[in-house]
Amino acid sequence: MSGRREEILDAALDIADEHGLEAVSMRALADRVGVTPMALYRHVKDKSALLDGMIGRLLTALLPARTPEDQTWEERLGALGHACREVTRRHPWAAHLLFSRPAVTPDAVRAVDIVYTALIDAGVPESQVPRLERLVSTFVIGFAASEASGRFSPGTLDPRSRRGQLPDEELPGHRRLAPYLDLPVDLTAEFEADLEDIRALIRAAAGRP
Amino acid sequence: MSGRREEILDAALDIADEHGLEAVSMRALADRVGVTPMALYRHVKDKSALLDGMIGRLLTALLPARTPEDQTWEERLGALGHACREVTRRHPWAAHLLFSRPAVTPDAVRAVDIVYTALIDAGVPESQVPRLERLVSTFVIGFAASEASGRFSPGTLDPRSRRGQLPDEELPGHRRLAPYLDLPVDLTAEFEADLEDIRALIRAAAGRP
DNA sequence: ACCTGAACACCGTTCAAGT
DNA sequence: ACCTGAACACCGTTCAAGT
Repeated sequence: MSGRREEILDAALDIADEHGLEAVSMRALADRVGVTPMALYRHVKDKSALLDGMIGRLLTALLPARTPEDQTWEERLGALGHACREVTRRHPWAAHLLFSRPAVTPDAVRAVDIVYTALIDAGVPESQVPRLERLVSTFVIGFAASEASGRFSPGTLDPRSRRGQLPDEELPGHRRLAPYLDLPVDLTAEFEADLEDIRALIRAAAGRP
Repeated sequence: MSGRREEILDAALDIADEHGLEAVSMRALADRVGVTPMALYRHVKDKSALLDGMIGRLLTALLPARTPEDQTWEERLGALGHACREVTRRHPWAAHLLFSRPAVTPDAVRAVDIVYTALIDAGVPESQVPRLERLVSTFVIGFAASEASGRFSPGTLDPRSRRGQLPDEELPGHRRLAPYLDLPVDLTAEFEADLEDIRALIRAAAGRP
C-alpha cells in the first residue's frame, strides 16, 4: 500500500506534462524525486512498467467512480468517450500509449465493461457486443490520438501543403471540396457528430438480430 | 534523384522489420549501410526526418498505382482499408507512426483524395465529406494500430487477466458475455464486418442531406 | 528494506577536418 | 559533394556495496 510508488508515477506525469514524454527518463525522474536513478527500480521494475503505471494513473482518473444508473446507454457511451478525449487533451503524450497496451488493468477492464453494458442495453445481440466494443473503443482512442498528435490539423504546419505538391487533376476530390477544405474545424462538434453516427450504427446493429 | 536516400530508407525498413523500430538507430543504420553515422546526415537531416521518410516509403507501396474506375465506392474504400491493414501486418512497428504525422506527403494526400471521391460518389453532402473522411481513416488506422500493438488480444499474455482482478459483481457486462469472451477472434472477418458497418454509416449520411 | 557509486553498453548530434 | 574522428551530453540497466 506504499504511496511511494504513486508519488513516483505522479512525478513522471508532471515531467511528461511539462516537457513531453521523451523527457521522462529514469535519471530525470530520479532527480525530480530527489533520489538516485537506481532507487527507482525498487518501485518500478522497468522503464516500460513505469509507462504502464503512468497510463494506469490516468485511467483511474478517467473513470466514473460509479456508473450512473439514471443515464441512457447513449449518455453513458458519450460520457466515457468525452472523458477519454478530455484526458488526452490534458495529456497529449498519453494518447498513443493507450494503443500500445491491452486492457488488462482493473480500471481498463471496468471501462470495457461500461461499453459492454451500454451495448447490451442498446439491444445489440450478445454475440456482436465484443466486436462493437472494439469498434467503438478503436474509434474513440483513435480520434483522441489523432487530435493529440496533430494528424487532424496539417494546415497549421503548412497551409498550402495539401495541394500544390501534386497537379490538381490528380486530386479530383480535393478540387471538388475546395470550398470546405480551408475552413477551421471545430473538433469538439466533430467528435459529437461522430459519436452520434456511431450510436446510429449501434442502433442498426441492435435492429438486425 | 539520387537513389542513395531510398537505399538508406530501405535499409532502415529492413532493420525495423527484423529487430523492431527501437533497433533503428543512426549508428546501427550507418553500420548496415557501411558508413559512419555522420554520413547519414547528408541524406536525412534528422532522426525524425528518417522516420518520416520510412513511412513515406510504405505509403508509396500501399497506394494503388491508379484508382480503378470500374469499382464501386464500396469496393474502393474496402481496397484502401485492406491495403492499410496489410501494410501494418507486414510492418507492425509502422502502425503508430501513421497516427503521428499528418497527411502532408503527396502519397498521403492521394490516399485522402481516394476517400474523398468515394464519399462523394456515395452521395454524402460535400460539407460532410471532410468529417467522414477523418472518421473513416481514424477507424482504419486505429484498427491496424490496435491489431499491430496487441491491444485486441490481451488473452495471449494472460488468459485469466480480464477477470479475477475485480469481483465479478462489478463487471456485469463481462459476466453476461462470458460465453463469447474466451472465443478466438478472427480479425480479418471482424475488420470486414466493421467496414460493412462503416459503409452503412456512410449510406445513412448520404440519405440525410 | 531501501538506497548509493561506479561502470557498461548504448544513444543523437555538433564541429572541425579530411578528400 | 561526400565522408570521417573525436567529442559532448545524454540514455537504461547491472552489480557489488553500503545502512
